[in-house]
Amino acid sequence: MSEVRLRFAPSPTGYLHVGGARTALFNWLLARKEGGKFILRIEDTDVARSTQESLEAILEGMTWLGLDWDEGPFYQSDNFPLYREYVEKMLAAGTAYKCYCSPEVLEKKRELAISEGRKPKYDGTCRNLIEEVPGAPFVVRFRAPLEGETAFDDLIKGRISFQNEELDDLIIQRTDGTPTYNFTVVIDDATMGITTVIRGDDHVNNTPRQILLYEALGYPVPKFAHVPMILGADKARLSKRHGATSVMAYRDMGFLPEAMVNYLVRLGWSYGDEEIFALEDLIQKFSIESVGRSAGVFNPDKLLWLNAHYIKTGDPQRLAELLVPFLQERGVDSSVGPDLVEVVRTLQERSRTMLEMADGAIFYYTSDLEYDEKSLAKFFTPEARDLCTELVARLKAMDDLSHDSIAALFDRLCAEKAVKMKAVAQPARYALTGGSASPGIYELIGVLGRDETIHRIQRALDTK
RNA sequence: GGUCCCAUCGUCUAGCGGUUAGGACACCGGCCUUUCACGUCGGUAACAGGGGUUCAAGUCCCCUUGGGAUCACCA
Repeated sequence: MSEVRLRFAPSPTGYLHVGGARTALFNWLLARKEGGKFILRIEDTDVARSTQESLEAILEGMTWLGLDWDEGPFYQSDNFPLYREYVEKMLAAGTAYKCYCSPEVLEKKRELAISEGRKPKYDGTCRNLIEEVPGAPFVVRFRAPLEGETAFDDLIKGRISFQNEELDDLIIQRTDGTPTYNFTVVIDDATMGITTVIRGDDHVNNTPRQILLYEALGYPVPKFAHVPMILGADKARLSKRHGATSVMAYRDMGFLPEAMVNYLVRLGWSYGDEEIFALEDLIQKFSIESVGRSAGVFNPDKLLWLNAHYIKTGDPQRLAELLVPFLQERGVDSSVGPDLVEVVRTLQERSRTMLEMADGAIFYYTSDLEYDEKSLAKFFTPEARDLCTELVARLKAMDDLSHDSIAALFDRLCAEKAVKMKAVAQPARYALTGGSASPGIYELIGVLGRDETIHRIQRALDTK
């Protein structure tokens, strides 16, 4: 069995956040690169905190990013009989034992140990009980080795080792009979044949316990790769107070999935001096070994820059489709008025997000713009009025609205009136858009069409 | 506090014993220009500190300092 098998195993207790998305991405990339399998497993053993909404949000996030899975989603909640079976096996083999210590007693001992400056680890009270206590509530603990060393070669961080005496006999089954995390991951990763575990580095401390479990169970130990955390600008772990952490929130703010993927992969990974990577590129170029070992700060500015890049170079047709919902939110109906694809073309290089693009597109679909007195006075000087009147007259006599002929019209007008381009372009822009910043004047006229252009300029001229 | 991890411009990073320490975002200028942008050219800016090893250290080793993670019948 040489096929690599990777997995992403979120617990459905919240949306898909950028950190989770990145580890999912790394897993997906390695699976695709190696021609292996990418498996999705839902860690919902904490029934109380798991929700259907979270599950759907996670799947939606992954789908949006383009991270498709080959197997699953599998649910740990479906595996309770399996876990139970393994607990029984370990009990029978003596690699696990029943512990009757109550949580209260344990807590007291823990406090005492801390106050005396000792390690708060399980003292092994029940480790060598000869007889069972019938009817008494119990948890099942793993009988971990007392001495020796457990080490592994992390694909990202290198060799990491722990003294076994630092580890204690972790609980694998609770009083209520449900299994615990460190146990279920091992059972699942082992039975699913996971060959490489890529996860957040908040799990490194769990790794030696899990390795011991693999060994006790007689399963091969997978490779591990612990990816560093994502931090906020203040170097603290990224959280809501740093702004949006949900990947879907970024979609709603007008980000493109390819920008998100590109940003996420470059946070902690690099390929020479390259910055722009399509998903297809990444499959070829990605390698887990070149992921950095230190935590990285999430930089919204760079994400924005990448998003602008993908908007600029994106297919106008696709962008137009993505733009529609943003327009609708603003009460704009793009089915009447200028062709949305043409509108998009004029906005691509001046929008960093789809949201900005939507804002920039509103005027195209507002035939009767508001012209306020102040701006009118500023742009529509007597000279400007003359020029605009002349512009309207010439436009009326024109059929060809190509960029070149509009440019020629303006050139002639400026030459004959001996004025600068600015003298006519600015008032016309104001009349056409209701503002002073917009796409080029020729593009504007081309997209709006002759009649609408004349309508708007005339209307501005008539307003007073 | 114990254990574990981390450390190059403000940020993401390249560097894998010999470099004017490179690129990108952001920032600051110039150019382009009908506005806003795009683009383009240029600039400011970093090896946390201290010891070693070596002819030579950002690169290897140790210590210090500073960050972070984790120490549950949560995952």
